[in-house]
Amino acid sequence: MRLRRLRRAELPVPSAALARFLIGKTLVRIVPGGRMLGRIVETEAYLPHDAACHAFRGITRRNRVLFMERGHAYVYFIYGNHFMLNVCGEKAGVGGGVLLRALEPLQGLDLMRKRRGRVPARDLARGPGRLAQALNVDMRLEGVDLCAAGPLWLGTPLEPVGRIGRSVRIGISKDAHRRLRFYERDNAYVSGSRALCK
DNA sequence: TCACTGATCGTCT
DNA sequence: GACGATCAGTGAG
Repeated sequence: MRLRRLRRAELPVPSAALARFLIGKTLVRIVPGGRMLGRIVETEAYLPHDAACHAFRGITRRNRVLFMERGHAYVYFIYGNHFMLNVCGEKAGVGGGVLLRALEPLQGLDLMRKRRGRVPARDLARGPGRLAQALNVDMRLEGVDLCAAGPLWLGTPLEPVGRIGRSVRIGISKDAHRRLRFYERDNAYVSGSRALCK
């Protein structure tokens, strides 16, 4: 399977559909030292009118990028040490997106370890904070178009996609019952406890 | 394989 | 001034 960038028109609306669509797709990060590439194996959707979504209370300085046209990168900083990488998932002005929670590293593992240290491949990008650290994602990448040539973009699958599972989202307190987390079943690079992988 | 804890800081109330 | 879409470390079972 040959790698090419995803076109914006290919991205389904709304964000819940996009979250499922992105499982098995690739994420490519270009840095001066080379290229990092991984399969997206776990995502979560954050919808408009969803109390857990940063867009819920309207536009603020922090979340304004989340209101961009789908396919742009929304990055935020949390818990004092972690960056989270999201893909905007709605029409411009609406506000909603997809959190990228885990990656199966395929290329550039040595570059990821420069950031993550000497950890097993399984732990390089298992979890949203680790994913961002491995790919050297921070606020500088906010607003980047993931459907255009640049430092970070979304690509077509390089391998077939397995069965997709679904569960409640991890680590949130508001609207916690919604089953908006998607993941590739039986994939060792997915985060979360066993109970969430049924 | 859980459960719990501290670290750490930008953003919004 | 409180809180959060997390992680690494520790300790118990």
